Amino acid sequence: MGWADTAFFARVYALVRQVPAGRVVTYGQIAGYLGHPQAARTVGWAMRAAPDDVPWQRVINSQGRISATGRAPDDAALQRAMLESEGVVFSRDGRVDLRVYRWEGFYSD
DNA sequence: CGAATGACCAAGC
DNA sequence: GGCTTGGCCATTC
Repeated sequence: MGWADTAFFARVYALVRQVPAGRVVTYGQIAGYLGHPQAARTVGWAMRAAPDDVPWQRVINSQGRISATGRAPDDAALQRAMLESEGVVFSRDGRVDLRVYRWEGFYSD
């Protein structure tokens, strides 16, 4: 497979794999941890081509919402369903409380 | 190699 | 709180 073979994408995937079920992280959070706080868009690009062993559903935007820009509605709905099945609770307006579910285990703690 | 493309984000209204 | 704007960056064409 030609896609997802780059070093940057590989690092993104390595981090996402560390996120446990029932927790979430943001695109910007991952970008920042990789040393490029403003490469969040690239992280989104990586998620678009994520291999099957990457829990891409646990990556959401900084507002705690499922990103749906230029994406099939079904895909976004699936992401929410997968998270809910892991125990993540969405508010009435479809948002996740990052103060509760954000995972920061990468940083020593 | 220059230009276009996003599953983004922070700041400003 | 929501909507708009400008900027960022790796990947693609």
